[in-house]
Amino acid sequence: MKEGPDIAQIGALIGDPARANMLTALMGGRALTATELAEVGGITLQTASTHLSKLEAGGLLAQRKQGRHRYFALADDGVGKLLENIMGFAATRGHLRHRPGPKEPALRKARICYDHLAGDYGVRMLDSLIASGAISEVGDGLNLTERGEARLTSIGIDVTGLRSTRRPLCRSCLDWSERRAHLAGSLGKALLSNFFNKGWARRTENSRSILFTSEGERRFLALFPMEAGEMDKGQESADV
Amino acid sequence: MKEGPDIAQIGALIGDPARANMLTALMGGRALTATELAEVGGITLQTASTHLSKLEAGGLLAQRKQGRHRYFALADDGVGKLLENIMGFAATRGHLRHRPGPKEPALRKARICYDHLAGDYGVRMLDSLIASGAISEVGDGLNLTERGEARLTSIGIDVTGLRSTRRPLCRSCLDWSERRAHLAGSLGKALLSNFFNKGWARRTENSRSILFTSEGERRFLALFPMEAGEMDKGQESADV
DNA sequence: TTCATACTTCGATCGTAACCGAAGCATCGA
DNA sequence: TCGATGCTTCGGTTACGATCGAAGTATGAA
Repeated sequence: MKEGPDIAQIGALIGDPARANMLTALMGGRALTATELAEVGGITLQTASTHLSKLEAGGLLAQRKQGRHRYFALADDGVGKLLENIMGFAATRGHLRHRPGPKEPALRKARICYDHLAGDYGVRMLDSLIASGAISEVGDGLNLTERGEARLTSIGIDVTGLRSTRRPLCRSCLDWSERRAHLAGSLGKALLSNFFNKGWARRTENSRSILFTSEGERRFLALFPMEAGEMDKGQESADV
Repeated sequence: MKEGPDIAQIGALIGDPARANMLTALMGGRALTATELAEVGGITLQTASTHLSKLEAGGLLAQRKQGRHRYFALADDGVGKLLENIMGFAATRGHLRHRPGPKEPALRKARICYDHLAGDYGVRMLDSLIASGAISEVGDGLNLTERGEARLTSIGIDVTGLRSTRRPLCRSCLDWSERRAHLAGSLGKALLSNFFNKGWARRTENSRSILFTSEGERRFLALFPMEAGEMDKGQESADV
C-alpha cells in the first residue's frame, strides 16, 4: 500500500497559500525575482526565500542567477501542465477565490496561461480554428489538419519546426470559468508569440492579462471569426 | 492576482500523508469503509473520520450509507484523473515512497489504476493495440480506428455503447515507473471489465494488484502480442 | 573601500491542524 | 430492550511549519 509516487509531497508544496500564489503568478510564463514573488505571496522576503527553496527542491521551480538577481520560473512544461490540471479541477469543484479585483474584466478577455492565449479570446480562437476545419477534435485530443497547417504556415507559423520538437503540437486546456477548451501545446505558444511579434498585443507588467492594440484586435477578430450561432457567447470566459 | 481557482485548497487536501494514502487506496476503484481507510492511512478511526469529512467537503470523495457502514469512494472520474496526473508528475520528479513491500512484483505486473489496467500488462496492451493498428496516436491523444472498433467488438466490447457516453473513449495514462502510457478512458475500463467477466483475471482483496489465471494469462498474451523488438522490455513497468 | 541592493540563514514565536481518548449517536441483531 | 458494531463529535495535547526580526553573504555601483 505504500508503493507509488508520493502525491502528498507535491500536494503539500502546492497546498500552502503563499506558495500557491507564487506558482500561479509564475504561470504567467515569465521568470520573477524572489522579491517580486514575495509580494505576490503576501509575505516577507525571508519567508519567500524558504518557500522558494522548498519548491525548487521539490522540482517545481528552476532558478537562474543573473547578477545579484535570482530569477525563478516553473521548472518545465510539466509543471505548467500540472498546475493547469489542478486549476481546472478546482474550478469544477467550485474552489474559487473571491476577490474580484479591478483587473478582472481584462483577464477574462485575454490572458496568458503559462505560454498560450486563454480567456475569451483564447476560447474564440480555438472554436474558430475548429469551425474552419483547421483543427479537428479526435477523441480527447486535437489534431492539426492539412488545411490548418497550410493556413497557419501562411500567417507565419513554422509548423514543420514545431513538429520536430518533443512537445505535443496541439493540446486542449480547460478554461475554468467557461468550462470550455482553448488551445495549448507548442502551437498555442507559437500563435501567441506570433501575435506579440506582429505587435497585435503585448503583456502587461504585473498581471497575466494581455492587451491588444485596436489594430491588433481588429486583425485578430478577422482572422478568427465567430461561428454564426456563437455571437454574444463567450463573454464570461476566463482561464487559469 | 487573486483571481482564479484555489489550487492551494485542493493541494492541502492531498498534501496530508494520511489523506493521500486514503486517496491512493481509493484509486483501486472500490468503495471502502471508514474503518478500512483508517487502517490504510495508519491512523485511528476518529482521525480518519475528520479527514474523510474534509475530503468530502472538498468534493474529492462521495459517501454512500449502507446500513451501519459508510462507504467512501472517489467522487467521480475527474478525481481519479487528477490523482493520476499528480502521480505521474510526482514520478517524474522522483518523489517516490520507498517501502518496497512483498506485493510489489505483483503490482508491477498488473494492477488496477482507478478503473483500468496498469502495470506491465497495461503498457503491453496499449503497445500491442497501437502496433496492430487498432489505436492510432494523434498528437497528444489516442484514437480508436475502424479496424480497432471491429476487433474489439468481436471480443465482446460494446464500442457503440461506449461512444454514447460523455466520457472520452481513449485516454492515455502515464505509467509512472516506466514513463510509458497505458490505456485509460471508457475503453480502458471496458477492457478490464471484459477480462474480469471472462474469468481471465480477478482483483485481490487488500491490494491494487490484479491476478491473472494461467488460462487467462495465456489468452491475454495471445490477444495482445508484443512487437518483435519489444521482447524482454517492460519488466519494470508499474503504475499509480 | 564603502555603501546599497538582493537574497539567504538563523533563531524564536506562534497558529493551525493532526492526533487520540472518551463520550455520544445510529443501526443492526438477538 | 439490550448489547455490539460502525462511525462521529468533543476536548485537550502536541508537533510541525509558516512566519518574521536580525544577522550574514554575495553582487554591483560609487
